[in-house]
Amino acid sequence: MIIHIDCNSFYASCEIIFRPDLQGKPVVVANCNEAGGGIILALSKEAKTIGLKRGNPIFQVKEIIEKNNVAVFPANLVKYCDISRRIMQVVIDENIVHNFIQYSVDEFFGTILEDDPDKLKRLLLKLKDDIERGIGVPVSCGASTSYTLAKVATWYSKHYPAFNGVCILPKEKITAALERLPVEEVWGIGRASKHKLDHFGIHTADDFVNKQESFIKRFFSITGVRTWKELQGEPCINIDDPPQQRSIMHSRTFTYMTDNIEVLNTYMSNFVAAATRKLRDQHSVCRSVTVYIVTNRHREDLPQYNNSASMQLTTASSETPLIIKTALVLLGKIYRSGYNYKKAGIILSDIASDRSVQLDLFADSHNDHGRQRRLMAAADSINTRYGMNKIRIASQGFEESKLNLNCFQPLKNQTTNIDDIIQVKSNK
DNA sequence: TCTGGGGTCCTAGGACCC
DNA sequence: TCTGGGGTCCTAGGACCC
Repeated sequence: MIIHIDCNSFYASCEIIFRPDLQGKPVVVANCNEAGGGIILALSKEAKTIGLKRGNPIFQVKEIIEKNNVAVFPANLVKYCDISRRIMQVVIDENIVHNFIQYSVDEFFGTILEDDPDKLKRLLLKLKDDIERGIGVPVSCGASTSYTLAKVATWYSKHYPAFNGVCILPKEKITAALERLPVEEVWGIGRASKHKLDHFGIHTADDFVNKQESFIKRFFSITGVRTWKELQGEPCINIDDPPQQRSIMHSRTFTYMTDNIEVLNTYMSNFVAAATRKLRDQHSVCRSVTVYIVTNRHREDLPQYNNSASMQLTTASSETPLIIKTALVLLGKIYRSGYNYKKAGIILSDIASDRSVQLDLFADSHNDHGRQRRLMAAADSINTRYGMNKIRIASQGFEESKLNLNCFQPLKNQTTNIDDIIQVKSNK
């Protein structure tokens, strides 16, 4: 049976670990910036019941937050990734789950060689209990014969308290489960498909399954057919660990719009620095660089302009200076004055291992390549030790405050930084 | 005032080939 | 009236995911 583990309100649950006084209270995690912008990314159950939703801009729900004394945390991905890794380790140590794979920061898939639903339920209850007691994050579990069905089971475990957070969906119960499942709850059915399905009178997952394969193929393409097969218990989604990321992206929405090319150049340089660092951390190089800029789509009163440009590098690279240079050339090509830009970003793609770089036949000296590599390695190790951007390219700028587009609050990393470790006070 | 960030996969259509 | 036929490769954009 394929099993699925899903962390409940993951980001919010992670924050509550270190603030046990907030247990049972409304908690939200948002990606805030210094102007109080940002949107809600995750919410505790209690925050949902008072009407807050994922995606709400903070400024729109300010009243609800203040009235109900909601705790708002800035998102701290480093912390959440570390906690996710610890959950993974708990499961691995149990030694009952095979092919255990992290699907996302808060979801896992695996296989358990146990067909008896009762025995499987006991195994998963124990696993859930061990995660909750060992790490402090509540989880929901589902099990069935395909990935999509395992997620259906998890959906039931979350929506019906009688399951105690663990739902097993054996073959004979699949139809009954799909008959009661709104089709838009199925993994792989998004907003656009929901619209089409409504039009065809398909409202439950079972309605979807009962259509002909040719119909599904015609209107929902090959991906729809996969979901259709998965819902019938035939696993056909590939969830192997990707050997390597295929693209790396870095982008930010600016707190304030800007039409200044110099400012955009500074932002872009920093995006490239972050993206290339990630590229080097996974021992990769990229061949293709794409930059884009967009205006504020929420401001219909202002002229809109979005554009992007790409370039292929002669030699695949992960060197910050070279890629900044490339990105700034591209930015110069798509930049138009007279627009207020709200967001910009970079995408590195065509990624390969740095062990198989095809050098440029016509380059002056291949030694240069080795030198650049050592330079980057030295810069990375200094920045790891003394803090992000202690060593930087001049075009990244020097004003610390302006570099921080994302979040102005210093984040507490209780699980990875000894200085941030939680303090327990005695009550005299 | 303030409206996220980072991914994957698929398709249609254009450019090009013989 | 009828205006070839069969490919490949690339890219932009859509849809979906968390």
